[in-house]
Amino acid sequence: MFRINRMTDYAVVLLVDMARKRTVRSAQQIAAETGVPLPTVSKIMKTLTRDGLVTSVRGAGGGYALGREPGVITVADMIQAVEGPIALTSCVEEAEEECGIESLCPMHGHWTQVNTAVRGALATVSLADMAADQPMFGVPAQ
Amino acid sequence: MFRINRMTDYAVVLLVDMARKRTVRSAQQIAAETGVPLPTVSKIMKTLTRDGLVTSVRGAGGGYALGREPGVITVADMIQAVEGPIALTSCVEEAEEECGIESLCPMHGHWTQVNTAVRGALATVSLADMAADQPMFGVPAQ
DNA sequence: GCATTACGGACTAATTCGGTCCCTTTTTAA
DNA sequence: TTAAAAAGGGACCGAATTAGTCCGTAATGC
Ligand code: SF4
Ligand code: SF4
Repeated sequence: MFRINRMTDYAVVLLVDMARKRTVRSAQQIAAETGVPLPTVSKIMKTLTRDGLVTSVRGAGGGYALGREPGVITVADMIQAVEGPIALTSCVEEAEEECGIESLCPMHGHWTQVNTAVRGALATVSLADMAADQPMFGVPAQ
Repeated sequence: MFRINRMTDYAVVLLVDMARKRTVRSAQQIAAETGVPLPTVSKIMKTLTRDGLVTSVRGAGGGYALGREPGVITVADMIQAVEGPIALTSCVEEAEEECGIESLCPMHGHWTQVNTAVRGALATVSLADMAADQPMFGVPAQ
């Protein structure tokens, strides 16, 4: 079951919500409207802020708003903000870990090709697409 | 760190190894040549056999061999064999789980688009590509 | 009959993930 | 000036998943 983790999914939900109501709103409001529990919203917003995907306003009356136009934020950006670099295995350049059998491994480097393809696919869909009212039937995904 | 899990990675390693030496070999031999621990090889082979990606021969002198031509096995196939259906979130059709906030969620259905794009990307690379001696520089991944 | 090898599943230790909580800092408004 | 509202940062814990091992059973060849 190849899947993104739940925090990332929620992050996208929150971003879509912000993309629709383009105004500064508190974490509490956003939590109430999306159904995501408040502490979780809070945690996710912190990480999204670090990457500049959302901007924050502190103090009473503050909150969060989208940091860039929805059209220029891709799904790849969102995933990377929450999960870190997209590195399918530990032998693609972006990964920081080391692989135990790397020396014997018969396909040193080939994963990079797959990794690039996947990242490319994730970059074809923007936040604006995700926030559209209707799923886009008939639009070729690749 | 968006990544496939280790078992899947190993599965691909084993398949690449089999794609190169096209003969029936025991799990023990394969383990020795790839560096993957024997019990793990054994476990992975079981699941790959279930999906027909490899064929098995029981009894003394038996072992495993590739079930189909390397050119027609895609990375998507390999991942699905080990991890089950590719379902980035629990609201794409292939997923069997249910999502708690599905009713409130503002992007019901949009993930399917992303999911399709990713699966498409994973299907562009075949086992033959992974088993090639040199990484394919200069070949556009998408 | 015996050695070899796959098959199926149970089991456990380790790791990661999801989620909560608390305290600090900033800002607004009474 | 004070109090309330909100984000920021990080520690923390229970739950779930994963990685890896092990065992007994079934099939096959010598
Ligand atoms: S070196 Fe081989 S086994 Fe290690 S991460 Fe890369 S592909 Fe996987
Ligand atoms: S319904 Fe919404 S929150 Fe649930 S899995 Fe789908 S996108 Fe994620």
